[in-house]
Amino acid sequence: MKVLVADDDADLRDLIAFTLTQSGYLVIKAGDGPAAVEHFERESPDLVVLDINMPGMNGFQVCEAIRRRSRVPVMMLTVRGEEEDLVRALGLGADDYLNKPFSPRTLLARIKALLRRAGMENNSPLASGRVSLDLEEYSVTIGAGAPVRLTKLELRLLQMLLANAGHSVNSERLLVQVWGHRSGGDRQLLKQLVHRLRQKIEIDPAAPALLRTAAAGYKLMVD
Amino acid sequence: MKVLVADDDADLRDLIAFTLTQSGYLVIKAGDGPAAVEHFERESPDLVVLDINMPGMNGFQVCEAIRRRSRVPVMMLTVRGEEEDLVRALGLGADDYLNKPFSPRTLLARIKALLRRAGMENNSPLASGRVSLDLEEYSVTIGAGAPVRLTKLELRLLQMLLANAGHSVNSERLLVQVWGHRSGGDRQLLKQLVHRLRQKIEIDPAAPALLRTAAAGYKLMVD
DNA sequence: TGGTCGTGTAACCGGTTTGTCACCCGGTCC
DNA sequence: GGACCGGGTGACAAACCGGTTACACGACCA
Repeated sequence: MKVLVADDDADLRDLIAFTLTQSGYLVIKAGDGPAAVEHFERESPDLVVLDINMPGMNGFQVCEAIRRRSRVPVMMLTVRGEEEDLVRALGLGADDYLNKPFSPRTLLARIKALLRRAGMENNSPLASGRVSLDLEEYSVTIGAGAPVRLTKLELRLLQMLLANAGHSVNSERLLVQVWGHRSGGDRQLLKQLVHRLRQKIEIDPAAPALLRTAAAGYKLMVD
Repeated sequence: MKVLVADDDADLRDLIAFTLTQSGYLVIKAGDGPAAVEHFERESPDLVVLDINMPGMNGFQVCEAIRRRSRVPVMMLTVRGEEEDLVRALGLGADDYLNKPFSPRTLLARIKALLRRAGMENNSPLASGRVSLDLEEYSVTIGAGAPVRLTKLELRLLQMLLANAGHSVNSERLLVQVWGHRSGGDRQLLKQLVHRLRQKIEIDPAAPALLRTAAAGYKLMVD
């Protein structure tokens, strides 16, 4: 379940991202409006959390842009008391709103409610084919095998690959998703992580059947 | 993927055409309404970009004419603030609009979104005639043959040629597209790349049937 | 205090890809 | 004929890439 979080306040953004990640969501972050739209296009998330005040392009504009393309649930973050903002947001097609400040727990509850309403509820372990991930237990189960414990990074890598099961995922994107930024050069990190993960989950790590090298990245074979 | 661009402003038209060509689209240009309709009939493009203000026959009329024949995605170019234009365009069956001025990147994103919505995603096999390219797998398939693996550069070259299938593409443009700049003198690179690609995809590399040498460049025969 | 674990970094290997050079050939122009 | 030009070819070296081993470092815990 992918969630796009757009907010120019880095602290708040990270808090939200942290909360959601903890609960097993895959989070994509954007620091301003244009970045939000761009990430939206590229990642097609299942839900969007939008702050109204953002430089470049405010939340209304982003919401409008998103609504022009999709009916994905959108949650707006508003400042208490700005009633007209609220009205405007809902008019533009936002599905819910949250007054700042809010508690992580509230955010989570509202997001779950939104997803349920959208019929995308999915609190069972993230799974595809014979691979299933247990985010609570930090473990993965392949077919009928025993669950294998994973580290934080391994889990995130697998989560990304699983979200695009069967399709190759660009190294660059994996770097961004797993480590959070890093420009080029850090291929080594990814190389290592893949290597360590293969040692854990492949029957023959020298001839990977699950986590395959693909053009410009890696992909997870789930069949 | 063919795109018809109709705008009476030659500079803007060329800018759009350039942007799209860079991204691998085949662009057909029209400078006024009647030409747009004519080209539309002849080329049956996959998407149309229409300026509203055009001499002879304005964008609305062209849009109407197109809608009478086809449901191809249409994107209108509007002037910011002319709300009634916008309403009218969408009423006539346009699928999206863009306020001038806009950035090439935005245009590209919106066009991709439109194509995606229309279910013509070009991310999956890019194809023309008997040649089809798989960007994810880095491979090309000719007719009923087995897929042939390509390197990054070979893929880019083929992608460019495929986007202009049947038409000769200037060496200079290929150099820019594949290597991203480099002044002159680098003909040798292209020569070598073509040579290597021919070894891979031609039945008789000495007598190329697919990747032919053409005036000032190369072209891909797809029939 | 010492061990284990997770992570980051460096170095090496073997294979592939790419850049470069030297040379061939056929056509053209003087 | 001979110089020149532009594309095609073969050969080789440099760069790159993924996989792998080894090691360093900090966190954590007994």
